[in-house]
Amino acid sequence: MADRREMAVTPPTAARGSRRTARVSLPDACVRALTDAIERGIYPAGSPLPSENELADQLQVSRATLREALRTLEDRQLVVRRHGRGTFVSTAPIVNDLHRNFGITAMIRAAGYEPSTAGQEVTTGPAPRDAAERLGLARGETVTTLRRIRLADKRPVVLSVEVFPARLLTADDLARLSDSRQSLYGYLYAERGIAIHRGLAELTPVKAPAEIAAGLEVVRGSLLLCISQVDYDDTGKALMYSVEYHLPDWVRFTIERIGPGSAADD
Amino acid sequence: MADRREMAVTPPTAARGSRRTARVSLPDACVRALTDAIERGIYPAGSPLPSENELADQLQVSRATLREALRTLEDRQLVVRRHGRGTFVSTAPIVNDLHRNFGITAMIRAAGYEPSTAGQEVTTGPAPRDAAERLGLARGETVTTLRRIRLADKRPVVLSVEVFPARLLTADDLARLSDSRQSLYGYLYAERGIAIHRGLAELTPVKAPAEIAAGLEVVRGSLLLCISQVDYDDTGKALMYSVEYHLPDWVRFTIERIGPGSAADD
DNA sequence: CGGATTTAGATTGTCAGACGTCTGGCAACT
DNA sequence: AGTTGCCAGACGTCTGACAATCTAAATCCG
Repeated sequence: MADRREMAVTPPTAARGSRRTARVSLPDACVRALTDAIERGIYPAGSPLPSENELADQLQVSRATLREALRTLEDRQLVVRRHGRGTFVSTAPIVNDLHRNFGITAMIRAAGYEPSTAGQEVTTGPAPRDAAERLGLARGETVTTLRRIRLADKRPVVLSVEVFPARLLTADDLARLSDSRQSLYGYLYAERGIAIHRGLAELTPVKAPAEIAAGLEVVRGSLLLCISQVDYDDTGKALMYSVEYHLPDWVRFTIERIGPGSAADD
Repeated sequence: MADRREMAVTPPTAARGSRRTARVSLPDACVRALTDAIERGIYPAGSPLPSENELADQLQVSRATLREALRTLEDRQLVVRRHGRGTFVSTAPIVNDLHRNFGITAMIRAAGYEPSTAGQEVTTGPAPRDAAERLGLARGETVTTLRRIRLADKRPVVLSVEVFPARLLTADDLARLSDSRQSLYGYLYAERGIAIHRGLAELTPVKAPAEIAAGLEVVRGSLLLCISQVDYDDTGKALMYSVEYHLPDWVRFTIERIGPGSAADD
């Protein structure tokens, strides 16, 4: 009898979080718990999840509630459900679906390269116009900026700039973070109780300006794909603004598209 | 007493489609029906949907099943659910989420321009290598190719090439289609019982080659965003392959990103 | 013994009904 | 007028049951 409730989701009434935990629905809590478990490798790719009855029992929710969560996981293609057989962790070659908001390191690793970082610079100062606007900050508010070059097998492939309101993350935090080998997401959640919920990314093709070309070791004017993104928490508050300049050929940028809008095209 | 069941979803057993309709789950059928109704404007943005009980009644499914569908719609941000009040059609400015697989025409219209088409060419012949590979066809199998230039307020913004297996869609079909003012998706569904379920798109920045530059009326070597996509039905069979060359500045290419992978970044 | 068939069990899909909680409006009371 | 209490309607969750599907063991038959 393996100790259950090891994974139990917050009971309906008891909000153990301090202030106002902006209570999240039970299915959403299950989605979090299961996503987490899958990504931690507790349920490896291709393996079956426990049956719905067992899972509902472990998470201490009803089967209907659990099924809502599973539906979301299925929509996100994290699991596959087979009638009469069970629910399985997806083995789909998660090529690189931009719809999933994973970090560059994970992206490099998923592509089969060894990730590393170079030329890291942390600066603190007043927010530049674009960042302030996208983060919803007053002009001149202090932000922490992290500029890095990401390498795949020692080859520069991405130049990234990440901007945080200083009140969320200071240069000190970043120093502590790079020591602790923790994920940025994990750090924000553990230390600040802040969870990134979604992001809105914008894609544009650009020609490399001189400074960026130098960092990526390509000639000026080379083709790059620029991904600028704002991340939000579950209340819709902007947490982080980032700009990434990607070499176009080191990985395939793919998107799973759902739909169609059936009344859509001409 | 407004006649209900006007919207009823396929009853569990009766598969009215001919061969094997590759039966789709009831929640998915509800998703389709509701998405359709919303996009047809039956439920305008901001308006409340009928209550879950009513909807379940109209669609002739249980409330649990309906709720699974609503959950998917909520995940896709088509509706917003408010405890104690109701479910409302999302008013969010659906900027242009690449995650949603709507056609170029809808995209242009959503951006506030008047869509039109120019330079349409339909050809029939053996599949070129890339198309055959992506559609899973034998080398040399016949395909129908549709090449168009899309205009927003009379300005060329996209050059698109769409390739279909001739057994699915012939040049005649396309001619009939452009007469009937019907959607391509709608035509496939109505005439062939085929529903496009999802697509996988790949994005690459490119410099315009001469021929494409001419079509889009830009200078050779201009920056373009190339979106090449394969669309699949719900069994995973490839139906259509398309390549679109977009001017980078006529609209913002955005993606809603979910997650994060909590154990993701470095 | 070997192969085909049947059967039992496990698991997901769907349903019907019930109760809790939240919201907003209206009436009664201060 | 302002507050309070009540109530109807809506979503959130739970329970138990049955149907459909798949696997694999058990059975039957040649």
